[in-house]
Amino acid sequence: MPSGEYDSETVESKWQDRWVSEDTYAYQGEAVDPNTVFSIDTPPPTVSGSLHWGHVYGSILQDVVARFNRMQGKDVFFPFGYDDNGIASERLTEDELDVRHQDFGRREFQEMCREVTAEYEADFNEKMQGIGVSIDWDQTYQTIEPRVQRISQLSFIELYDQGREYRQRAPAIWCPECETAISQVETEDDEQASHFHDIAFEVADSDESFVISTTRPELLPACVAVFVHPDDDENQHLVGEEAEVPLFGQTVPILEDERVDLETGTGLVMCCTFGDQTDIEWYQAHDLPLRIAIDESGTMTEVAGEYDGLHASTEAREAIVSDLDDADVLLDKRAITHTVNVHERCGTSVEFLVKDQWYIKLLDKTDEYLEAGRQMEWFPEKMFTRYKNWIEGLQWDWAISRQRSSGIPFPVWYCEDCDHPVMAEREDLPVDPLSDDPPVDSCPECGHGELVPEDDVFDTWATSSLTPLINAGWDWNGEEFQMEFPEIYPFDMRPQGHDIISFWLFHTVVKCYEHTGEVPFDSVMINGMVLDENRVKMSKSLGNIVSPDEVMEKYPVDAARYWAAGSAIGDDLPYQEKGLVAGEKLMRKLWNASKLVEHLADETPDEPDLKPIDKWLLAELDAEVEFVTEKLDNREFSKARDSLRSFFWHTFCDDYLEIAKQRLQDGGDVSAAYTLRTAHQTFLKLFAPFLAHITEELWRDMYDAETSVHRADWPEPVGVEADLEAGETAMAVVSVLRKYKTDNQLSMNAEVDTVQVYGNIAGLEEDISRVMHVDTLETLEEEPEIESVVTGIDLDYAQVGPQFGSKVPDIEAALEADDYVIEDGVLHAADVELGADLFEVNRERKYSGEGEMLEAEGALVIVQN
RNA sequence: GGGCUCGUGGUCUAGUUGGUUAUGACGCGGCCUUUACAAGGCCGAAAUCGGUGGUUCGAAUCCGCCCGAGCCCA
Repeated sequence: MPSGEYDSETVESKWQDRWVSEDTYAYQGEAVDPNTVFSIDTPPPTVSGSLHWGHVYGSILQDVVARFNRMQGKDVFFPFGYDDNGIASERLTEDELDVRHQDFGRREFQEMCREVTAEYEADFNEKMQGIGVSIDWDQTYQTIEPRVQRISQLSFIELYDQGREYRQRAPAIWCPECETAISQVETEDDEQASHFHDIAFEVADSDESFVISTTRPELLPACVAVFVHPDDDENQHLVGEEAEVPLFGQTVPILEDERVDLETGTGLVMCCTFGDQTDIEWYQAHDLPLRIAIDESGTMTEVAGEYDGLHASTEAREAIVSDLDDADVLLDKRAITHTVNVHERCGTSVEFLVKDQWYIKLLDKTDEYLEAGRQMEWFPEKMFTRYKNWIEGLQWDWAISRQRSSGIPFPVWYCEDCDHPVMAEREDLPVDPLSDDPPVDSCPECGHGELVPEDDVFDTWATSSLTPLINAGWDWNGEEFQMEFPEIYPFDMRPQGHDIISFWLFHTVVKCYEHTGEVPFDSVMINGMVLDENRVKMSKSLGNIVSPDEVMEKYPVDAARYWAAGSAIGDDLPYQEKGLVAGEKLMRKLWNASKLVEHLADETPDEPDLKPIDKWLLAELDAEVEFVTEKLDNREFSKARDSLRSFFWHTFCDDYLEIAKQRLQDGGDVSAAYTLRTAHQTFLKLFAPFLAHITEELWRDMYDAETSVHRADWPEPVGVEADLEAGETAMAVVSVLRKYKTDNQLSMNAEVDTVQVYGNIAGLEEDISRVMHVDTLETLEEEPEIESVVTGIDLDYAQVGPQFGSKVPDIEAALEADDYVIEDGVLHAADVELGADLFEVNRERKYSGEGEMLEAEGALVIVQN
């Protein structure tokens, strides 16, 4: 039996170990009926460091849903994966081993990545088990593992065969430091010091000249046009002319475009291929030629003439500026600060390069993808707006090529002669074209004998958008695609942080939808960010990071789980130590109450004829069961948690248990014993999804040593009929008697001579008198003699408002001035009549008899002491 | 700059199909050794619902503007 104080440290790790070793949360996989399965597609965390509060928070919310559904009899599929083929893992490896990926071959560097990530993953596994998440540890994957590589490459080939992918030479955002293309989401803005250079340009075949301000004079050789804003009257006459680029001599057209920023520089701007995003737009919109002056490593090309081979942003810039000055065309140079696009990982300014890239088509089917989003149930509903806005604002297809050392290779070769792509055979996957042979000896298109391997790898998202298929065991069997666990797809729930709805969730919906023709998720659960105590996002630079490890050393895991469950779905949640303290207090209360229950009744008797007070408690509990179930169904964690806590603490412990205690101590009351244990058992189940460890300890100790509470049946209302009004009134009478004792500085077990009650407390008289130590308790048939003074009239505005509209202020004024009469239950005021159901008379009651009169909700109580 | 979300006692929070006494917790003050729990119980004080203007008989709730915070995108 539970005794002493609850020892969370020992108990929690004991159950965590047993849950894993006994496969408590294993997916049974026997049910083929999707309706009895509850499957969760957990987004695999990036392996880039240690566990943070975002992981803890998100995982616990998922776990509450998993446990709730498991107890409702569902076969829960709760897998776990690691996204360890991305650039974040490469960076981690470089930092950890103090190496540069450029210094190793692809295979070699990948091996290093696996060693480093394996260590982090082992540590992470332990941490996840340490927060008691009911993951099935037999259902795990890494996005770098061969099985996943195969799925990823199958997906690529399948989409290509469907005509959903194409290869195009297009500008890509390029990091010259990392020497890879990166996606836009991997860039961030940075304020940097720079210089504006005012450079004189000659108009061709004319004496005229104009000035252009630029921060990047090294791009002069890449200049392909000069732009003027249509509203720029001063320079309008230049449009249609040609300009001569100083030093490099190429002639470029002067064009008009409204994307020119009139605020900055001289209003004239040069377009280079490519200096920034606008250059790309101009290049495409005006069909301009390409002049590539900077290569992959940020070095000038032969287009730059004598500057060929110089480092662009340093050596070449310096040399060009100096030569411009010598040529007397550098009119001014002044320091400024401006915002530049840098790679978020290394802080290097990005370049734009033209590369062959693979794309997945999105723009032609945005309506379908929007409809797919609509078909999912969103928790909370409002988050669908983000998905919708994202799709409606899409302007580009999805670039999936990355030029990186590690990652999953494109399973494709190209004809050296005609560039025709040759896909790998599906049965050969996974392949690495750099080391594996192509499936054909010569180009099927032109017969040329040399095939060149693709050396790009997939963008991480191209793989992490396949997690539903990875989990379901999607594969090609030689004839068709099939799934190992078809019953789990589509998944019942996809959890996702609100910051990455637009790419992770969206990309996953797109790819799975294209592969299966089905929306991959029935529902989406969005979680917020964990903020610090002051509601500011935790970040290294602010130094406000609280590590979960430190906190877990100090507090029980269940306390952290209690805190995490205190959130409204989708909202950000501030880390609050108070929240954990509150959880600890609840655990202590639960523990102590359990000790008392066990002490008062050490086994559950058969159901006897129940006494009114017991019926009342069980009926109230029925309502609570219904409420908590409904809230958890709607992912309203905080409401479920708070309501349950409050009902357990106040109604059960403070009200009912105090009464039951007396009855059982005075003599074996079977009705009380039965009710106490039945209710207690129900509480353990209801608390189990939140306080996973302490409920398990109590459950095994008190009710079932063999089977986990997490495998028990979720409670259902038992349908007890009770006089709820009498119960509520009785509790109000107890409460008013407590107040009487408090006001009179009496202890709670002080004796009271006589109490008279006017109100419905049918069948509960003895319970009241016993718990409040009342010697004689009488119920009054008639209202005690009181003088009542009318103190005012309360209007029922919900009815009076609509009926009387602008007359309401007049009525109120009349009531205020005592200018009204009530005749036959009808109120006459301000020339209108209000029926009895529209108002209530407020009275102050004065009791002049013996004793003191107290007013309780639903009863009048007279105390003689 | 654009979109979305949020702003309620000292702190965190419930409450948004408009209805007049705004929920609970933490903290605070007072009282009570009731043998499960004093890390408990009972009682109490504490909020012009971010600001402002409007719609309405009536606004925390609906609308406009402003301020502040967060996320995403330029």
